[in-house]
Amino acid sequence: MADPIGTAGETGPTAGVSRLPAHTTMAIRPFMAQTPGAALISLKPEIEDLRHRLEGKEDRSVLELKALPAGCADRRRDNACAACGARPLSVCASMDDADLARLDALAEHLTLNVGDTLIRADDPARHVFNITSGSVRVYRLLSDGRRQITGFLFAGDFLGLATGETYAFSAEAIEPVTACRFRKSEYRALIRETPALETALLERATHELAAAQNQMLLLGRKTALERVATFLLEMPSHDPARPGPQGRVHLPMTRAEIADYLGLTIETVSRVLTRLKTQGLIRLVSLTEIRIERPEALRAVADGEA
Amino acid sequence: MADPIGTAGETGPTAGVSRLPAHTTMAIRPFMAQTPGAALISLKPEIEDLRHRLEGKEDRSVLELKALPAGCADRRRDNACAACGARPLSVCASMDDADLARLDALAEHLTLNVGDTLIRADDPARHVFNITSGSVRVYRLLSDGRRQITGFLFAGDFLGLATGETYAFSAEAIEPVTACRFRKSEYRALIRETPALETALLERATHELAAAQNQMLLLGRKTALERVATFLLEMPSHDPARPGPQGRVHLPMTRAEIADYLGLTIETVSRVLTRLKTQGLIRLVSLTEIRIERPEALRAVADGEA
DNA sequence: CGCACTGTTGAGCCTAATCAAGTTGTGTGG
DNA sequence: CCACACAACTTGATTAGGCTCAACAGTGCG
Repeated sequence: MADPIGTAGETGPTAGVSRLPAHTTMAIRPFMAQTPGAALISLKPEIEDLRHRLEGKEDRSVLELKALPAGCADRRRDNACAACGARPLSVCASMDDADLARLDALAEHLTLNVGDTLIRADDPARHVFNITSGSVRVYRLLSDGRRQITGFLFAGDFLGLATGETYAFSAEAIEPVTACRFRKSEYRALIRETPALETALLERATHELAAAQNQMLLLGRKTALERVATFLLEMPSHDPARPGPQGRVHLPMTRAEIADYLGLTIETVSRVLTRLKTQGLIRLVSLTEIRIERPEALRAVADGEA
Repeated sequence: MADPIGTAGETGPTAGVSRLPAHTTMAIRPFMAQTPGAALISLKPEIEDLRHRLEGKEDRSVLELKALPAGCADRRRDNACAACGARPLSVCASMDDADLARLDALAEHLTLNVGDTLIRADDPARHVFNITSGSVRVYRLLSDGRRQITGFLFAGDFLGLATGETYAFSAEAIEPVTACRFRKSEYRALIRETPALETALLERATHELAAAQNQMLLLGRKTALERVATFLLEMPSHDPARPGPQGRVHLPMTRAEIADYLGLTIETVSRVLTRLKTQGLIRLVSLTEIRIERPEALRAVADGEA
């Protein structure tokens, strides 16, 4: 296991810290596209360097206009390259340039490889993190090694907001990750000075709570078949950087990680995937790529209507 | 099932709406006592009318001083009568009298009987609720009737904060409940005008997220024995109105509700309780009252160290 | 090409669910 | 105060879904 980088002022050997241009610090992704209008608006793939899009004021306002669903004037959202998936940029309606500049001044930028640790449970909680690209697993362990992955985080997600002396969970990169982090003390000052950020975080937190309730329903009451079906249907909307073609699900995590997320074993996950394939609901394009052939049927299975 | 009262401006036949004296609107309870210093400070039992304690400024500052753990200058907390458990009062360091008066002016006060519905899933989400006394179950259903209770709420807890057109969960009283509610639109205005409230809610939400992660670990990876043990240990800290004598757990909910909270069946819950009793870890004082005889041993079981 | 790792498939087992009685507790009315 | 009805709870017997253990098959890398 790699050294953690969130425990002290220094970085572990596997993580790099660097400064990026202004206005690339925060990647605030929208909530899952529950309401139709709130879907993520991706930049056109042919635009290579996304940063250029935001340097002129006029471009940003265009993005905002496009990304703004009716009645969501105060909502934050981001934009990521659908092709490369890397380094999404924040487009934050209520945060002005001064806000963004302040954020950037306080942020450290991190680069992590697969398996690197962002946060280790029980370490002193000194930082707040924001993922800017890649995917992260968040989990808790029992003393005998049983693991429950409580969530996968993607570009735009926050980590370590909870108050408390130590982290109650661990977080590791499952893909190459870029992130930025703030010292807790500076984060608190930031919150005080940037009400728009606090509003955004509260809205985010309440949505995550709703998602957590969904996951509790899954873990407490759904069968293995229903769990996997639910997972496949909800996975794409969790990863705004890779919306991908309709019905195509990219799984950056291993079977073991899926199992630990769904409260199952790898064998059961594998069997259920095979069963869904045999029934013609999905197709296993590759190990990390699944195609949903009959979304309605899969939805019926996921909701226990089979 | 009773009529829901959160769906329209009117109240159902089983719920009463009344106005209470100023400054009794919000009951903001502290987070679970994870850090030693953050424990709830109860008023001395001999004080009958708690409201008197808060009418003089000097009394309030005394309460604040007593309730304030080191390094938590901005934290909200409440105080409830340990004897009667009813109507806790808010003591909110960063909210002044004007804030509280504004809250009161906007709140409707509700009274609910056992089984009454506060919130019904899929109804339009028009209100935000705050429990001022009693206990509430929050749950989700699958179409075939399987139920997962995602949490029990007590005095001081908030409900319905998530944005969204409709509620994603149901909430019902499991004891006589008093609550107050705000229209969503007025709640949003309130948030804008009362930054202290937003800060309190964000802190609350992040703590609830941490608790939700704990529950996911329980539902996904713990055995029936571990689940029940964990539940018994965490129950008292969830109900600040009734800290009760040390090692005494009051269970206002039925076995069916415990089962639906722990992802088990009533039979399994019953069997496990019997087993814990046989092993001498707990004693069943009555159906709703359990005494923990060997807390350390129970903790070991809960953490999977048995 | 070989090795290590991840994933798939099979056989048997075990925990908790299901089905089925009983028992205790509670509230109501006589 | 007791008799009764009903709900909540407990206990027992049986079943089944998913886990464990085990073997094998892809996949990727040096």
